[in-house]
Amino acid sequence: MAQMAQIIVDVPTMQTNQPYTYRIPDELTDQIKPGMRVVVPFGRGSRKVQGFVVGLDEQVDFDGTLKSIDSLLELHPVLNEELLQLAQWLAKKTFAFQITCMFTMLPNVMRSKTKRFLHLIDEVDEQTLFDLFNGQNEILFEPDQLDAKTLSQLLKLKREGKVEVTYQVANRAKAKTMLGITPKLSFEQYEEIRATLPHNAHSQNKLLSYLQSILNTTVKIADAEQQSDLKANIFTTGEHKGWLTKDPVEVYRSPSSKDKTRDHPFELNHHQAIAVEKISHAVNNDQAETFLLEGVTGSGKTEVYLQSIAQALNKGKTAIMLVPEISLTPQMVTRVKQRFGSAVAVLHSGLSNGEKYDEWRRIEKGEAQVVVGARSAVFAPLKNIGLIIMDEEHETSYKQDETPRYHARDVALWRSKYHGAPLVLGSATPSLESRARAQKGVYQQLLLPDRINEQPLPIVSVVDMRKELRQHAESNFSTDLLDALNDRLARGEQSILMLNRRGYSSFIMCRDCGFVLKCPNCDISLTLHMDTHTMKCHYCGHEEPIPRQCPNCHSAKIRYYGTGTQKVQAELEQKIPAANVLRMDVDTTRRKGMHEKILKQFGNHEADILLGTQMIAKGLDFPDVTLVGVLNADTGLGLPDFRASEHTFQLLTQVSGRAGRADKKGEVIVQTFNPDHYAIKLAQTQNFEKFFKLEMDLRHRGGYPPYYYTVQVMTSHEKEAQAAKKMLAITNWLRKRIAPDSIILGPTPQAIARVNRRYYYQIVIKYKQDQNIQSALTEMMQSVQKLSGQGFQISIDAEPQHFM
DNA sequence: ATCGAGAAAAAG
DNA sequence: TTTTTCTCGATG
Repeated sequence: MAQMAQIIVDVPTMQTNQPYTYRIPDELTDQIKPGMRVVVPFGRGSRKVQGFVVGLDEQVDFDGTLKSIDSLLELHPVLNEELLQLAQWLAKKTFAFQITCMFTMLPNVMRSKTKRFLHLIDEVDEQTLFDLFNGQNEILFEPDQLDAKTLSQLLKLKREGKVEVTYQVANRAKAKTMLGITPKLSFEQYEEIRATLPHNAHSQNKLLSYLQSILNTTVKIADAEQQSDLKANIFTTGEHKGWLTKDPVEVYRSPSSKDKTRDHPFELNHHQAIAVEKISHAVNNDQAETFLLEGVTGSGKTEVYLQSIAQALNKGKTAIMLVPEISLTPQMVTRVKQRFGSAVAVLHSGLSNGEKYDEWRRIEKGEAQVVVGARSAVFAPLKNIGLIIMDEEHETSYKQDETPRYHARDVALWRSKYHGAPLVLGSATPSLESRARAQKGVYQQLLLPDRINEQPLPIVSVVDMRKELRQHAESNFSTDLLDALNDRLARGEQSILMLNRRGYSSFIMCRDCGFVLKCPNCDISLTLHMDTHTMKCHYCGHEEPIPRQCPNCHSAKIRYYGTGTQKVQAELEQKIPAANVLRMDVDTTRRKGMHEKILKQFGNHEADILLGTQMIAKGLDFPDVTLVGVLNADTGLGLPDFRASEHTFQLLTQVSGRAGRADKKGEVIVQTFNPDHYAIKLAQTQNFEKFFKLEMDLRHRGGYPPYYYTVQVMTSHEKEAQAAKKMLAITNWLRKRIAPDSIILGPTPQAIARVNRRYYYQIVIKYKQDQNIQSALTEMMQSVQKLSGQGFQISIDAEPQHFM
């Protein structure tokens, strides 16, 4: 019988990133299992913290006095054997703490914080009692909320032993309950009661019959009302008469759609059929094979996904389908739900914490076999996974940009191996990394070269904005684009306009002295917001009024440069007054559900033109859109990022696919100042193959991924010199430990050197084969631990998405 | 000696 | 992350 438990505690530091041994109290033996959340006393003050049981022991291999587990937070483990292993692997791989990884895999509500209370245990004078304790003998203790004087008084009382601190770990993971009714008696007993009823007691009679029909079950009152056609008050009568009991039943907050319509698998074309066949074969034979499904927009990838999932379900297995958050639209969700009905659980950022928890529980209990969701859905607690799908696998949102900095693709690969389940990576424009692996035969390539319905790809024309500018006054719209927009308006068709915001901002600059208004906290220019009439910093949220004159030379010629969606909208309304324009950007979609609402309005033809940022590029499917305009295709190209071309190519290809998906022919107009750039020219013809070859060649010559692995190490400090100095010291330290043919770039200040009053310096390590990297970096994280007290922050990002 | 602030160390 | 302990200068 296990007497001890190994526990990872919720103290995210390097030195506590290991299991601690605790004694299992007698009353909890048999109940404690690995993967459970528990409350344990930790540290000198034995404050209570949350922890995860990761193992059980019969004897102690620790020579010190053990503390005991305080209590359980659940009766069942929340992490199974697989997820516990995954957490460990993830922690190692991303240089994150195990506890951080564990919380990342679970719904937010399980991250409970410890509350502290101050308890009076001795007499104090009236004044103190009143001032500090508000006349009560227990108060919530939040040191950072209190001023220094009160705090020192309290600490003094504590030293004198007059107050003590107590702890409470609040469990926020609560299932929502509603009242239900349960019959208390047997069929015969109800029959006897019925005989004694007065003749006019119709409702009671009806209730008795109803109770007889639901013997030994519990039914929610709301449902019971419907089923029996009775009013709620009669159940209360029934309770008083002892016929039934009212008890709380757990319900799911998840808004399961009422739409019960189901669709059927579509007939597949030749290439789709081959893809489904190969994937199904791997599903049937438990092969952890990775497929790269390449197909232009509109080639029917989704149908391949759905039929492959159906195959996994047939085999009694489960499936995960990952999509970028942005394409997790109602259209998309409906499609999956119509195919698989209540077997589907959806996880996305639009759900409240409670709703996410409920969806998670449905998955965990095995009530849902198909999980659709964004990045974190890759951790869905499904058992017996038969297939994992990752749509738009090149999307950067699959990489988390805070710790643990994991890439969902890597996690998917890991789980695919664990379960012996195939992984399908789908995209029209795969990441170079994945495409290169397919080339090498590590992944199996599946091609969908044809658009379904054999529609031609839209005609893409590129407008040279340099020429435009020479001919007309400065404008966001070329003559071609304006003509095309007017044309659609006349025909009652719709248009989509995309403003590429990547690497772009509408900043304000003085035309006389060149002064640019910047954030006082961060080294980046402030962005103009016309709706609030302020200048805002997009990094720290700093806000200030729009200047009337240049703060530097007092000239009045301080003007806006660059373009925001609002400005474009204003120009559009002036140039085409008859058009109805819907704007979709971070500002108009901040409120929950606005994203969907705008799309729905556009789908209902409430507007002629949808104007937005990148978020409109993906996953939408409006049959009446026949024109897509890209206002500024090249702003991303100017970024100091070796992936700039790749991202531009992907974005343009994606957005072009939005035009003319139904029976109407589509047209795409791309405005650019770099009409000869290869990324733009090749996107014009959707020539991924050629782009791949060219870009791979460039990466090869530059020594970039996928030819090299990369790791970014960042250091920050409030003082610039400190950050630079420490980064240099770390660089020298690392250089001695890594392989001689590994390359360190830097140290350099980051592109935005100062954010939130901190300075950032970084290095990038490039390597091909290096046995020492992992251990060197782990050792580094351990030894720099003590620096955090001196105001340093150090982080590691393996395979970063953006650098330089 | 005593206090208090701040750094350092330890956490089963 | 939080708590206790250590250290050190200021204070009486």
